[in-house]
Amino acid sequence: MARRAAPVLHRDNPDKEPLSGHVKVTPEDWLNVARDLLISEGVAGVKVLAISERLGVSRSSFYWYFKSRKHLLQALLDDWEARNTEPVLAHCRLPAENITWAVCNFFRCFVDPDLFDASLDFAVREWSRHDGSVRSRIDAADTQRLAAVTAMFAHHGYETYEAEARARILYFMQCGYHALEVREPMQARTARLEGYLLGFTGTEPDPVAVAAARSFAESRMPA
Amino acid sequence: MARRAAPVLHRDNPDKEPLSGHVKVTPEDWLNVARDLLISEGVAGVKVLAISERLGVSRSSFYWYFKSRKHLLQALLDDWEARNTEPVLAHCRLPAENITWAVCNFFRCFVDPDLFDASLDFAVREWSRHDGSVRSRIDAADTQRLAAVTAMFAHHGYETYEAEARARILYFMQCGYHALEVREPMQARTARLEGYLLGFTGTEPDPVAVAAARSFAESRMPA
DNA sequence: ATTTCTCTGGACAAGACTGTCCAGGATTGG
DNA sequence: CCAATCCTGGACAGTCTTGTCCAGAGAAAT
Repeated sequence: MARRAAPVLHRDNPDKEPLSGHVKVTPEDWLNVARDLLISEGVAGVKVLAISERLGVSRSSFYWYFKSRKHLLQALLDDWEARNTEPVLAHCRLPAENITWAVCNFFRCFVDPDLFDASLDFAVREWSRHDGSVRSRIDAADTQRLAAVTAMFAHHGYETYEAEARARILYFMQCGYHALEVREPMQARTARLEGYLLGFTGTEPDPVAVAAARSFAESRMPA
Repeated sequence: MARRAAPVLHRDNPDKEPLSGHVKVTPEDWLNVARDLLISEGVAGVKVLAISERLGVSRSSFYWYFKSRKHLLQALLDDWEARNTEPVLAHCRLPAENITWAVCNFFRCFVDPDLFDASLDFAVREWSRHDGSVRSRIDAADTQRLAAVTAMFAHHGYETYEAEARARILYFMQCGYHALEVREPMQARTARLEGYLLGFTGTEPDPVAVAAARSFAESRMPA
């Protein structure tokens, strides 16, 4: 499935539309541009006018597809949930011969843009800080994800208490990583370290990453 | 020094103002309310009208203190830098008999609201995602902080490479922690684990936290 | 070909926000 | 007591945004 597809303007897509004077768009087009704007400018940037301009379409036709801006935001939220939380849960349940490889699976899931859109996740997280309904949904998502990671550790023999602690450290570390790593200057400067901890090439995890995961998975917790 | 002081309305502060018809405020009052709004509603919520209403003052008098809204935001940014980055750097340079205690110092700094305002930090971080100038300033702050943590590890005998990796893991983990932990429901559910990793009471670090820090500091990294 | 249904564009109203101008109250210094 | 200065409130203009209404263009169905 092609994810994060660029917003399609039908006038630029002769296969779909004969490029007549009348420009036509789909609800998905509105949603795609809205998602891009949410990511790049935050929820405040998701304006009907801005989307319509990027779509090359009149602002008022928006209201044929969505009842109001509020309904668009609701659709955006549903879209996020389907995109980001499901893959994480699935990856945590992936069979792994030991905890090291399980942690590697987790790392890979968070690094692969096809499995997890970190920019989108943080855009929603930011949005949730100022909207109670969004907040409860992202809280639910965090709870689900943490539970999955905890189950992953528990499945490999860790006691409940330690599995929870490790899950939190792991998940928080990834969130912190994404919270900062979005910026370019630091990305360039630390590409080496990325490879150290999170670098995967092809389908097989990098040996160094495996070693890092093992170091994390096998270190002793205090009694 | 009293930090994060509640915004003072002079009309509610008879010691300072005789509660006459004319209400007077200071530039600091505008700034304090602006900071609160930045934290609670994001930079989009920092509106002149909203601040004036909370101050019980006419909107137009704002322009006597600040040239424009833009100048207020600039002041807000300066204020953040002075509040949050300095204490972290200072705490990383604190003398510690070994790396475990150094890590404890770091933990404590990020947990103590008097030393580091996590909400403010994340509000600025969020703001930076949509404003280039803010972004460069927070990038600089992150670089400084990471350098300080790296130096902390290096000072206790870690090789440059490993010191950098550990600094990043530690700092990212804290950022991830704060990125999620702001929410109440999860806070309550995980108070136990908080104590496990980050719990400090009084001036002496909790023994469990020391043990956690030791576990982190002493775990082996892969070659 | 004609009718019907989809969808778009332009005009309009209403509200929120920023920034300016200026009269004048309150306070301070002489 | 008077004058200069500090600070505030109200009015006004301009911009940006959401949402409504309706005429009518195109496409599809009959």
